[in-house]
Amino acid sequence: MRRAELKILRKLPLFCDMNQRHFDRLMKSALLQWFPAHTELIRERELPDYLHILVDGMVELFATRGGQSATIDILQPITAFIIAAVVRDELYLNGARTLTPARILLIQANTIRSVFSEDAVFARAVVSELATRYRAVIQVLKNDRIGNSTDRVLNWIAREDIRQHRKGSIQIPFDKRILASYLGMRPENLSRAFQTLRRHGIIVHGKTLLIKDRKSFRRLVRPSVLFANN
Amino acid sequence: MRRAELKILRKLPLFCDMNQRHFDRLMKSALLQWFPAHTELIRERELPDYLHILVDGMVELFATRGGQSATIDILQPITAFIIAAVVRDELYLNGARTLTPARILLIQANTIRSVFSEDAVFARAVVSELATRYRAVIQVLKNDRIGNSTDRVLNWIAREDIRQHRKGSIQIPFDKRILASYLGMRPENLSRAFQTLRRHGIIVHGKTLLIKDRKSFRRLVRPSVLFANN
DNA sequence: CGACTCTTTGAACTACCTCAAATGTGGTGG
DNA sequence: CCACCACATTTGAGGTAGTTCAAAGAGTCG
Repeated sequence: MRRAELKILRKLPLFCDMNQRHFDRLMKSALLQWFPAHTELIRERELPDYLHILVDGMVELFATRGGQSATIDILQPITAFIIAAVVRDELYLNGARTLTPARILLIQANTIRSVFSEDAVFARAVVSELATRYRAVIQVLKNDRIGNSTDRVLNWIAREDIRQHRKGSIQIPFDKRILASYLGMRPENLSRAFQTLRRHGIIVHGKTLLIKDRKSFRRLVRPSVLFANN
Repeated sequence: MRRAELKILRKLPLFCDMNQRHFDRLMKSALLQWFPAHTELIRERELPDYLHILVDGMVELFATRGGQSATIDILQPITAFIIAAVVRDELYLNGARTLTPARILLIQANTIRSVFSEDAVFARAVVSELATRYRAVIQVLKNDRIGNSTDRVLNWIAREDIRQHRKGSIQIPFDKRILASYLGMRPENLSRAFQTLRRHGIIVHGKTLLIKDRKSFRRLVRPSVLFANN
């Protein structure tokens, strides 16, 4: 790994506060690698060899059963994934594939586990990361079970609006069919949800969303849960 | 807290391997308390004062929004809950209420965080617990998004069958309406799902389920994901 | 331009929900 | 122990959100 890359990695929340010697140990066992788009990184039901940390690009977590597939989460940098499986040394519950070309840091699983035992600061960072992942899934599950598909789209817009600094225009960072899958619906339905929202002042042009009237937008979103979106 | 209770608690996976002095510190700040059924233990959007560990009874995690409510998980002993919020010192994403009278160990949140930093063994146990919780939610989400309501019931039966040691008869450990909510459906629909399953050799008598033909049951469940059910 | 894939639109279908009523069940006090 | 009540479950009928299938329109990239 290059010196410049190491310097950047060292600044990640997962590593920034930890002991230098432990960091070096992690990195000695690590690979930083580009993968092309649509690469299967992880297959369900296998045992973890490496902790994966997404550094560039986008990755989809998905679950399959009997030919059907469902999106669990869509990850953007910087995010460690499959932490739970690595920590417990258990089978992956979901697969992972790149949506775009992606640069991923791979750290040997048993090195993680061993450094984890010795470095409390690192341990805390790992837990924090895992907790974040947990809370993200809870949010998704909550959205799935409460409210209809249009609500889910509206919620996603509201969260994405914050993430993109409330510019009033939002870029959908991937294909609409991916967004649909993430929101647990069909592309057709996402399209129809956007139609519905247009009547409430949200205009869709390709991958750009425009919030025409922020006041009525806020009123629309109010009933939705919007705290703790990280 | 009584000496006998402490002895039992000491044996829990979360505490069994940790340093005695740290254990004592945790317990000095802890309360072991019975709560009546249907007590609200935790309210969404509040900050955690205590880590909760369910020792006896059952607890429901739920989310609400605009009057609607959805079950996130149903906990049985021994399970620590709201770990993610405690670790990150962030708002609860879901509420928790007792389903039955329940005995709960409350440990001060900041004591948890401080012992966590000093005791690597405890840290690992916390992560392990959190990872388990994470994986449980992933399973639920997966079930929600893949397959219909009858599939979800079937899957639940299969998992519960294992948990109850494949005796061939299964006790539903709570009201059917709770099960329905846990599986993200209406009680009416659960009832109809049981009807459907009866045609496949699963007989329902009150809270008792009988698997009449294990061979055909296995065939039925096969297409479902059933690995890693913990 | 032309061959893709993605997105939108329409129409028919289906699973699930809602509402309402009947039936079953457990607990309580007489 | 029984009668009764409250509440859980089941059954039925009708409505609705979302799916599926098919085809047309838009982007995108060689």
